[in-house]
Amino acid sequence: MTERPLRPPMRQAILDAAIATFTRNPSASLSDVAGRAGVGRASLHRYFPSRADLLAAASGQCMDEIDAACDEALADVRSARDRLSRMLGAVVPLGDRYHFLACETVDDAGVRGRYEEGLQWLAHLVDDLRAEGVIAADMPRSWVVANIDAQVWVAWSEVAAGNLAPAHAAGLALRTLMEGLGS
Amino acid sequence: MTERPLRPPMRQAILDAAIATFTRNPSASLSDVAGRAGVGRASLHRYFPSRADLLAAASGQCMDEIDAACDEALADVRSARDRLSRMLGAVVPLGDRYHFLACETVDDAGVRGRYEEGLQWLAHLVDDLRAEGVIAADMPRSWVVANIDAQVWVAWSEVAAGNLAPAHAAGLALRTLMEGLGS
DNA sequence: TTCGTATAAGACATATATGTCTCATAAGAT
DNA sequence: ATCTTATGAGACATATATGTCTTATACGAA
Repeated sequence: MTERPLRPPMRQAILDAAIATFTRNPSASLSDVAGRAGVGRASLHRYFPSRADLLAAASGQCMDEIDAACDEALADVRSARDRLSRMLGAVVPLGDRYHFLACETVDDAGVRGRYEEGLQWLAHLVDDLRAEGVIAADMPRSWVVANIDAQVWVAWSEVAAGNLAPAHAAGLALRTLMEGLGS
Repeated sequence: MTERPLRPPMRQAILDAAIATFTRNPSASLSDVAGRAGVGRASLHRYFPSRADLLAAASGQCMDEIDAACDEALADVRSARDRLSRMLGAVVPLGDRYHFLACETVDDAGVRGRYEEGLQWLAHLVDDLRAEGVIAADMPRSWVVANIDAQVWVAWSEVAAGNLAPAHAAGLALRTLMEGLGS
């Protein structure tokens, strides 16, 4: 039988099911989530009293995973170009998490704050890319930010559709961005 | 008072309100739609018996508008590059319509059919672009299609956010695509 | 074994969305 | 003026989602 060191935390199973379910259908019911998690609806409410609680926790979970992946990928990377490359390689396989954050409109203060943080990090990266001269000076910053965002989405879509391997998709996204936004 | 040649068709007002409402919130209620249209909820049901009917009609409306804009923009255009340029110029200002079609999952046979038609048209355009040598041969066709789709979305987002004028955004999208997917 | 806890299943109440219906009114046509 | 029609407002029934509660059961610990 499969290896399960201690009891597999049900809370985690519910969160995973919520992310998978709401990514496909943002208006799915809690019954759908509980069913996918193999859990009773009442048990779900024991861990997450309301739908809003579940959404906020799932958002936090996605941010945790993305942050962890980026932190590891970005350790001691100097150039902005490499940072973009590493970031794409880390985030594209987590595209469903990324998509979830974009779809769900969570009105939790903590979630909002961390989302803004991420946008600021991206804006900073764009400034560094421009300083390095790898993107054209006449490209508006918001245009570049939106394009990076879109490439993550496109790359993950292609991976999810089975058209490309994650590493290949991340590479194509980097290339498309560097050429498309370059001098 | 404002000029109204005949009676302004209420059906059209409801459709416009539905597109605007559901684009912002796909799970909005019919009361929201009726309210935005300045119409009683019962009147809405008189024109569109069920929610599904309204969704299907709104999708058809969006497709009609996009088709009309493209047909006019693409009249006697020869090169694939110019067709892409004209298409972007025509579709970007209709980005909310485009977005609506992407968001709403309508299970109407006619709508499905026309959607597939559009995808085939796009695939054909990509093949022509490749034949003209304006996009790299090693870019998967699905990658190029997804990128064109994404650029429409990015350009319209920037327009909707007030960051760019429609023509400017369409130009940036074309440039980003041609450079990003080029040799 | 016995006890305590976590869970599943389901009943229950409530809220909201949906679709149908009636009725009074306003606008337009005759 | 009278009639017709479209509309708005609201009542009504139904369906679904949500959140709370109770109860029986299964699992683990003592």
